Amino acid sequence: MQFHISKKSKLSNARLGFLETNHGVVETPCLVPVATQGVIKTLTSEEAEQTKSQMLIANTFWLHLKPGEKILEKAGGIHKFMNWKKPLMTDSGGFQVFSLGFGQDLNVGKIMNAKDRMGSDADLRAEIKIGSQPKKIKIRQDGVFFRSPIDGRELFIGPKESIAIQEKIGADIIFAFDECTAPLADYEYTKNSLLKTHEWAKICLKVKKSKQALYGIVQGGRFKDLRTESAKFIASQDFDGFGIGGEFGNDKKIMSQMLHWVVGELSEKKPRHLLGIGQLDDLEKIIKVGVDTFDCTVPTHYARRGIAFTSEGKLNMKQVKFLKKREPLDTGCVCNVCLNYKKDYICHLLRAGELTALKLLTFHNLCYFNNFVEEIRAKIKKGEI
RNA sequence: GCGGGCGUAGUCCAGCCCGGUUUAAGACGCCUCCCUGUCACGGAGGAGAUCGUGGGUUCAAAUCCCAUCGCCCGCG
Repeated sequence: MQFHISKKSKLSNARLGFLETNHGVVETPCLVPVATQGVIKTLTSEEAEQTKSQMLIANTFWLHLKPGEKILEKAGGIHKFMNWKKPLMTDSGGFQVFSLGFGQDLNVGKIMNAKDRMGSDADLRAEIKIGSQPKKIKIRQDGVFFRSPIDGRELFIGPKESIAIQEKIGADIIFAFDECTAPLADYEYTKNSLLKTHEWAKICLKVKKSKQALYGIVQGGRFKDLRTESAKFIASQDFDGFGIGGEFGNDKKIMSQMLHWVVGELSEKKPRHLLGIGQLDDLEKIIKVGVDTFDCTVPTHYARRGIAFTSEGKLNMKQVKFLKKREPLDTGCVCNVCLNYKKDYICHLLRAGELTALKLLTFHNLCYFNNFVEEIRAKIKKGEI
């Protein structure tokens, strides 16, 4: 993999670039839609490509459970397996340490609003301290004992296991195994976790044999010194690029601030991937901070909840009023869905429980997000951002 | 015409026999919000009926009684 920066903004840290892989070139900044189980839910790979998606990210943990990396290896790798010819990433399973651990126990996401942080619920107020363990998984020095969400059996994934699985899956870019810490983790817990994530990062580098690009992941929670320490450490290692993970504070301003702490320590020449962030109103901010790629379930996940992203904002297409709207989801959008289908029909399909509604919304939302990012790239090119 | 059954939120319906513990329960639908590296048929909240109508019994009636209207089923 090679990364070239074609333009740096004079107004911000935004940059335009090209990420070259064996499966083609990604124009950055770029949204990376989430294909957890080797599919953009509801879409075929050809359809995903038609949404102008340039690169997808699949998930090591879930593919390991189903169908198992051996199946992908026998199929000749994930590209052939899912008939996706463009670049692919795999997430390492580090996020599942959070989402199946403290995230599930405390019912919080990695972005928590101020109300939740000081919530009335005693469970929410209780911070995660050194020695705390999630209910269903055990985090140890060398890795994590999970319980399979599918059949409950125990499985162990550490840095060595994650890399071995990711090598068999065969994506172009893979990630180091990390612990994504929860927003409720206190300073000591986060610091301790960070040391572990750094140890794991070194092991990932050491055990990787393939020619896949490997990104190290910066953690450190909401704490400035930990974030910069982590960024310095990950930058000092021989990674091909950087992932930025973990929580990002409880409001949007803080997120930009935190990304500044991190990006300031990272090499300019290597690509930066922001993990799991990408609400529409986050995109310009994170790109201005200097993020090159970012993955997010929002366009696809919200589609499956009946939400269409449009220039008029988020539309809940389940609402009855849309049964009377004989117009496209977004009048300015030229995606296949907007050219061929109207709100009344999509609304009807949703209300009738028809799966095609979810496909149409997924397709449109991805087009909308990809166009949105394309416009940001154009603005950087014109020197407006 | 006679006999029987039913009539409770937009819809389906619980409660009625043994009147008060019901500020009438639930499901679906509707509305709002939430779901940022897991989760189509998900989470949290909200609005909405004074119980067909009229009268009676009672301290108290969706619940008992009478009448009446409407629908349904039998028999003529």
